[in-house]
Amino acid sequence: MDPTLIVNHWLDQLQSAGCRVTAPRRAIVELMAGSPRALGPIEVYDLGRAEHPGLGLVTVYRTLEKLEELGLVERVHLPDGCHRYLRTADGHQHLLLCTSCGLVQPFAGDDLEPLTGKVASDTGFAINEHWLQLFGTCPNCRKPISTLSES
Amino acid sequence: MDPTLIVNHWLDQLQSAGCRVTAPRRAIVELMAGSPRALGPIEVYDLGRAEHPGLGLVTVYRTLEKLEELGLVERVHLPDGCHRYLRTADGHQHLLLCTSCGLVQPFAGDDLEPLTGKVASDTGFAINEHWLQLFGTCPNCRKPISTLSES
DNA sequence: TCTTGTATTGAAAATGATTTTCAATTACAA
DNA sequence: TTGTAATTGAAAATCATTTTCAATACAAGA
Repeated sequence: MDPTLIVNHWLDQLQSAGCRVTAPRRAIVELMAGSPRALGPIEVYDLGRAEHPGLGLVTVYRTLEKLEELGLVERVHLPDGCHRYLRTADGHQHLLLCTSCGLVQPFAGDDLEPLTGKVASDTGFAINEHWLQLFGTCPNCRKPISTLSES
Repeated sequence: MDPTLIVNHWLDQLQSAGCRVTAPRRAIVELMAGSPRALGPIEVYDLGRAEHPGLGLVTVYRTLEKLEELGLVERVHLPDGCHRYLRTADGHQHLLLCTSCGLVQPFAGDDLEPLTGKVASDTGFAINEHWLQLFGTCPNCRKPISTLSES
């Protein structure tokens, strides 16, 4: 899909949810919708100010939270305990994440339903969430001297 | 294995690693080795002071870190972003975690090697870690009015 | 057993991430 | 165009975690 169309779709979603479309939100939406990387709040803040200099970090947090509620981005957990935000992939996908730059490769992994179903009945737990995530270093970051590129 | 033996084993491990066996450490080791639940630092702090009243939160953090280095406990991530610590299960196990009380049911899930191998060669990533975790509510916490029991 | 050096401790302060508060601003419906 | 409620950014508050540091206590050696 055309990047501009995606951005407009996200902004429409915001508006449908009763939110106003503002310059800070537009800047954040453009960033998040356009990045194949999972970005941390500070990263969004820094990149976002290129587009909208007055952008505040608080607004970044608030907007990311709203986008997550709408299912447009998801919050991903990293091994070091930090969080990043990622545009949601189509369909349910599992994630392979570069711990260096945050680049994400969604992959269609095993269907976990049979497994969760079995474990649920074995243990009596009500299972409501699962994580299948792989972590590693992407080809670009594996190069000794590499230049990160945003695409 | 007898609980006391496990505790002694952990203390031996600490000593072998050049650490001194102290009262605060003993209290924390007894807690962690004996709990089937994943405990947060504050929880360890509160429970630990029952045994060793002078225990400080800083010591809790430091001891948990050391136990993790020795592979005796592992740090688990929860959906809400908090962390808990859990005695390490025998063999490589995946975790089913109660988000209410932290009770953990390790389960022998699929062997992920074939999957990670395929994804690695498909993407060019060097994969070095994976998470397969299920979250839910344990039988005890599903009861409307339940009393948490530590066993 | 006593001594001594060093690892360990807990309190306080520092840090880093995230949230709350609040007065000023701004989108947008009427 | 205007009124109003949503939104903003700064500052302060909060929460988890780490660092600093002087006092203490383990355990190796005399």
